[in-house]
Amino acid sequence: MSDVWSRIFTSAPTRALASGAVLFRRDDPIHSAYLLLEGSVRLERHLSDGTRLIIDRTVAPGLVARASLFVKRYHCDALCETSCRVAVLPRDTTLGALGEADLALAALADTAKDVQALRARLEVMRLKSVALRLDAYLDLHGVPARGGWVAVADWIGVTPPALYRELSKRRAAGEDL
Amino acid sequence: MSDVWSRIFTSAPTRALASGAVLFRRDDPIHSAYLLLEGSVRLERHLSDGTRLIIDRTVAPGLVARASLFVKRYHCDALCETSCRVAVLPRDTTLGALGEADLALAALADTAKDVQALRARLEVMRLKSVALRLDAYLDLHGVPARGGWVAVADWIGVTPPALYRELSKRRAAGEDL
DNA sequence: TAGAGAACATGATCGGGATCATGTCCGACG
DNA sequence: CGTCGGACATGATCCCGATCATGTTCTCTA
Repeated sequence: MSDVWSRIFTSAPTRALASGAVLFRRDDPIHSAYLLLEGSVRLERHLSDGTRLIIDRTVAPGLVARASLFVKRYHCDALCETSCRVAVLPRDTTLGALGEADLALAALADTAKDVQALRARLEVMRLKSVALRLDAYLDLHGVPARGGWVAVADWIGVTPPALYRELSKRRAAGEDL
Repeated sequence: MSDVWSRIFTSAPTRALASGAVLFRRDDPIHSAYLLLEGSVRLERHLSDGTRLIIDRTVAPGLVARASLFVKRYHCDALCETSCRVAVLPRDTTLGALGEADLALAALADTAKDVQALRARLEVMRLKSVALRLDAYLDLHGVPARGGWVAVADWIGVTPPALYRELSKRRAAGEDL
């Protein structure tokens, strides 16, 4: 895949991190950009009452906290959910590479697609019933491959049992799913 | 605000549209880019069963269907929810303007921030209770201005009554909201 | 080929939020 | 100044989906 970030991070040094390791903390000044090569990273904030609010999850391959390229300090903590491998590059080097207009445009195209997908998913999550959400999912993505229903349940924001009930209802009605 | 799109669309011709007007339809080839100056536009798809799935809403000022800059055909319909004013520019002209690396970078920064905000909201919507979602909202945005609670209810994906109940519970517990 | 683990599937119970109804308060506007 | 609409607020009811429990099937691996 001709991914922008992997092109930019070619020959960047990599670092291995254990599950639970901290990549950066809120309010740290931002010096580096991290391309996640393996594993998954959770971005979270600590709420006043001690609980934590998950802001985002990055799964490989992907740039961790993409928006951090454009601000001075992190606005959340980053923790490895699994053991991870990241490629590390100075922030300014990364931004410099985006001085190439075609790279910047490619990054913009990727990011615009992300926005589109996220907005669509948000609208799906606003639907009130499992049935409507499933309709929406099927319209956007079609019937998943074998073993994919639990991922669908997660995507539409319901529990697997709720989804299975809806599926069996539809199968009883003759649909093939 | 030194917004990228308004800079690019300076001196672009504008068009007025009535509420309900169609800006484009799914599968139309994409020739133009539309900067929404006033009003709001709904992006939707028709599902097989006749119902419509809302994919996105653009409110002024904003580029309508930003991702459409990078694909050949629209993947949804665009309808004016209110009377609207849009600035219209050929797609290639718009992309050409983004050949300026600093404009492309600014657009990327905006879009990356959008992604960040959308992901955060998605995570909030995945929380199971009004209480947790309200906590998350308050951490991210703080207490809203007068007249702002119904917008909060919408943002966190619950009905106003549900939010008011949670609010009164907290006020009874001594919090000032 | 036997066992483990994950997806698939379905039942029972319970609670929280949607929904509908109703009412107050305040600010905008003629 | 009056009234009109929208935010604020709260009560009652109902239903859907979370949750917990239990069991089956499939596939991967030892």
